[in-house]
Parts: sequence; C-alpha cells; structure tokens
Amino acid sequence: MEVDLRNTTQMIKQEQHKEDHLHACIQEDEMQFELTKAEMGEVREENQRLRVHLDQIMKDYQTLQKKFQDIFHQQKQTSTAINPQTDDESELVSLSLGRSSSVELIKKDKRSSTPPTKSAEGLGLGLSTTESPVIPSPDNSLEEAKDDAGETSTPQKPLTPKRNGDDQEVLQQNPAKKTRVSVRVRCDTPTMNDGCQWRKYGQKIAKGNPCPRAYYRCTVSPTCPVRKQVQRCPQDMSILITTYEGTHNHQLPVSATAMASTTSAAASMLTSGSTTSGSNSNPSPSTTSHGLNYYLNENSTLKPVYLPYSSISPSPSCPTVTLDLTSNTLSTSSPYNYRSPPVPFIFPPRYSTTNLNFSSLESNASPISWTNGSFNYRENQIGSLNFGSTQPQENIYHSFLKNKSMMGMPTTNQHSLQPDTIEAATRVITSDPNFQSVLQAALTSIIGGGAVGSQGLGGKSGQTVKLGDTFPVFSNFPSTPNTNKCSTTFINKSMAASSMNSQAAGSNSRSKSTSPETSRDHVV
DNA sequence: CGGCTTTGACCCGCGC
DNA sequence: GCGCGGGTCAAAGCCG
Repeated sequence: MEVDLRNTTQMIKQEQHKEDHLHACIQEDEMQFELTKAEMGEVREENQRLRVHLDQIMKDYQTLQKKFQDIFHQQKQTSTAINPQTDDESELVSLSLGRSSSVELIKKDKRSSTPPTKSAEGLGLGLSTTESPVIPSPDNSLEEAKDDAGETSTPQKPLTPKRNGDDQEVLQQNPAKKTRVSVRVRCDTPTMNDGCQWRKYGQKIAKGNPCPRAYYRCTVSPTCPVRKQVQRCPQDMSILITTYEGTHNHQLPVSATAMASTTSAAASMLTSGSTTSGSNSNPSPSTTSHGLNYYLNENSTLKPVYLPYSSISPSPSCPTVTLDLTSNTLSTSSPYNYRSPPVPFIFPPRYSTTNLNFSSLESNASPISWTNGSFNYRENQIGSLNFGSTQPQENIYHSFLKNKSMMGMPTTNQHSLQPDTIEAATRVITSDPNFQSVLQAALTSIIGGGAVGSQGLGGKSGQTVKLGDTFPVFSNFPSTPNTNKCSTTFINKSMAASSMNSQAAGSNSRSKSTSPETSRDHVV
C-alpha cells in the first residue's frame, strides 16, 4: 500500500511538473505571440513607410514620364518643323556614340555613288534619329573612322589598325573617336556575356595589375573591327572590367544589343560631354567638372542632362566612359553600413575617364535596385538605380552625395551617415532637379537602348520605348536564381520585349546561346 | 580537322 | 635616342 501511495504521489508530482511545464510553455508561447505581434506591427509600419516611399517614387516617375513625353513631343514638333523629311525617321530613336554609326555605315555603303549625308559630318550625340540596318554597338563612336579606312578600303586586313596607315591617319585626325566604353561588372566568369561572339587573340599582364588583360575580337563578322579588353580589377578580383572599342559593322544579336545600347548611351554622353566642354569654355585639358553636362540629341536638338560626379577631358586622346555595373557585398550588409568608396579605376593617366555609376546605394540604404532583373525597393531611400547583378552598391545617389559634398553642400561623411541624415539628405536630393536629371539620364540610357534595339534592324517599329512602357517592364522582372550570370539580364529582357518584333524581322537568324559559364560569348 | 586559346616575339607610341 | 609598356601577331597546342 505504501508503495502504491508513493507511486501515486510521484505520479501526482510528475503531473504537476508536467502542468508547470505546460504553463511555462503556454507562457512562452504567449510571449512569442506577443513578440510576433509586435514584429508584425513593425512590419506593418515598415510596409506603410514603404508604401509612402513607393508613392513618392511613382510620383517622381510620373513626373519624369510627363517631362519626357513633353520633351519628346517638343522634339518631334521642332524636328518636323525644321526638317520635314525626317518625319519617318523621327519615329526611330537610337543611341549612338559620337557620330551616328548607322548613318556612317549607310554612308559607307553609298560612298561610291553618293556623297556623305549631312548626318555624317556632324556629331550625332546621344539620341539621334537614324534608320539603319546596323545596330550601334557599345563602342560605336570608336572606330567609325577605322570602318571607313580600314574596313572598307582594306577589307582583307581589317584588324590591323596599328599597321594600317589609313587608320592611324584617321585616328590622328580625330582622336576623340578612340573613345572607349569600359564596363565594370561583378562577375565570376572569365568574360562578361554581352551577347556577342569573341575570339581571344592576346593576353598581357599589364603593369600594376597582377591580373592578365585579355584581348578579344568580335567574330560575328570576320571583318568586324570591334575589340574588347577584359581585365580583373586588381583591388577586387570579382569585378570584371570590360573595355569595348570599335564599331560593329554587322547586325548584332538581340542579346548583344543590350550591352550595346547601355554602353552606347554612356559613350554618347561622353562624346557630347567632351564636345560641349571643349567648345564651350576653356579647353584646358585639365578641365574637370564635378558634374558632367551632356546632351541627348534627338532630332538635332540637344537636351542638357546633368550627371554629377563625373569628369571628362575636353581633348583626350582616348577618353573612356566607365559604366560601373558593379555591386558590393550583400550577405554581410547591414542597414546604413556604408562601405568605403568604390575601388578606384585604373586608367592610363593620359586618358580621361567618365564614370557613370549605375549602381545602387549601399546595403539597405538603397531603396531601389534591379537585382538580376528584378526591381527591388528598400527602406528609407529614394532614387537609386542599381544596374548591378545581385548586390547593392554605390549609385548615382551616392555619387550625388559626393558631388554635393564636393560642392560644399552640408552633407555628412558618407561613411558615418546616420539614418536620419540619410533620410533628410534623401528628401533634399530627391527634390533636387539635378537628381531628377540624373535619374532621367539613367532612365534615358535604358530607354534609349531599348529604342536602339527596337529599331536597329530596320524595323519601323517606331518610338517603341517610352518611359511608361519600359519602366514597369523592369519592375516585373523575376529574380534570376543564377547569380553568377554576368549577362545583362534585365536589359536583355527589356530588349527582348521591346525589340522582339523588329529583331525577329531582321535577317539575323542566330539564336543566342548566352551561357555565362563559357569563356566565349556564343551567338550561334 | 577546324576553331579557339596560349604565349613568346614583335611593333609602336610615349616619356625621360 | 633609349627604355618601357601596351597592343598585336602568329605559331604551336588543345579541344570538341
């Protein structure tokens, strides 16, 4: 009996213990519930904040869209008034580097029978209206002269500009045509997949950079003079620096037009920027500006756009546009954790460079970013465009901060920016017309690129890309799981969307194989 | 076997 | 004029 009693009491104790444990569990659950509740509340608040920011962004976007459309209409009207002949052409907008390469190519084709057109003599800056079967390449401005001298006059030796007297002569006559477009991309693969097909013809270890520089030549067309140099950034081996030089004298595949149009816009900016700075004022080679005023040429009317934190030399022997599509650490990023400034560019000192930072702001401080083609929005910030692949990074906004700082504006040190400061600065910046110009510039570069692709192959698809059409496309891109891809995914998609018809209509029957893992960029 | 990469040699421009 | 460094050539090797 005693044993039974003991067992019973033990069981009762165990039951009590269990009950206590249950109570504790319930209390714990309740606490967790409360915590979750609180978290949900925070999330809800955050959502509201995000919504407010989103509204503001949409407002800004609509404003920009309106402005763009107004300007576009004005351009159209003026061009119609000035030159009624270009009515049809005014439907088409292409981005070109320097002189319109397409016009140049047309000129080339007709050289034997017809004198150069009026377009050939001028500098087609930025957006120019052309109708051409050839898509301007990223490097369009570079070697039109070479095309003239090297490609057409010596087609059998198209790739020996150094040893080609004509080429050198032309280049000396117009050194600005040696403009290069350098693209910085965070990329693990040997080369950036830009849609073109390249053949490696050399490799050299440049001084000051342990990483070898590879030389590639476009092999889409045997006579194509376009070359590119691929080099790792010595400071950050994950960054791939691709420098394009030359003009494609053939049709580009759809996938290639993406990078082409992007860099083309940048290069046209440089070309026009150098032109304006050189002609307007003191042509001192040391002239640099905190911001770059460049012009988007559409129907012979120039539209000034201000790009901060860029510099350009008016008379460079080999000016280089740098598109910074790099991005920085994502996984380790924390809110408002500003990293050090971007890795400095390594360029030959005699070459001026124009840096276009299309990256997004650091970490969570950046509200918007295109991540593998998806449009992301982050807390607390407005107005950064991330052209990078997966990670947030420096951006126009960031550059703008620097610019403001350089111009004596009371901005805090970037590395010690506090959230309040950032937010305050954001308000100031987003309300600044210059910032809107920057935003517009970035958008224009995208949109202009789309226009290139859509019209490049001769399709009279008209003004296919408008802000209103394009922007949402970007925002709808799904995230690509493969973060190693170095292809210009989101642009490609937009290009595919915007230029599908005309490209398909073109004679280019190649289907793209854009495997990023291969060192070659097959076009197949 | 054709196409591509590798790599040493060569050419040329630029700075001193 | 010389040396250095970037860019290109071209033969050899590799690969599918």
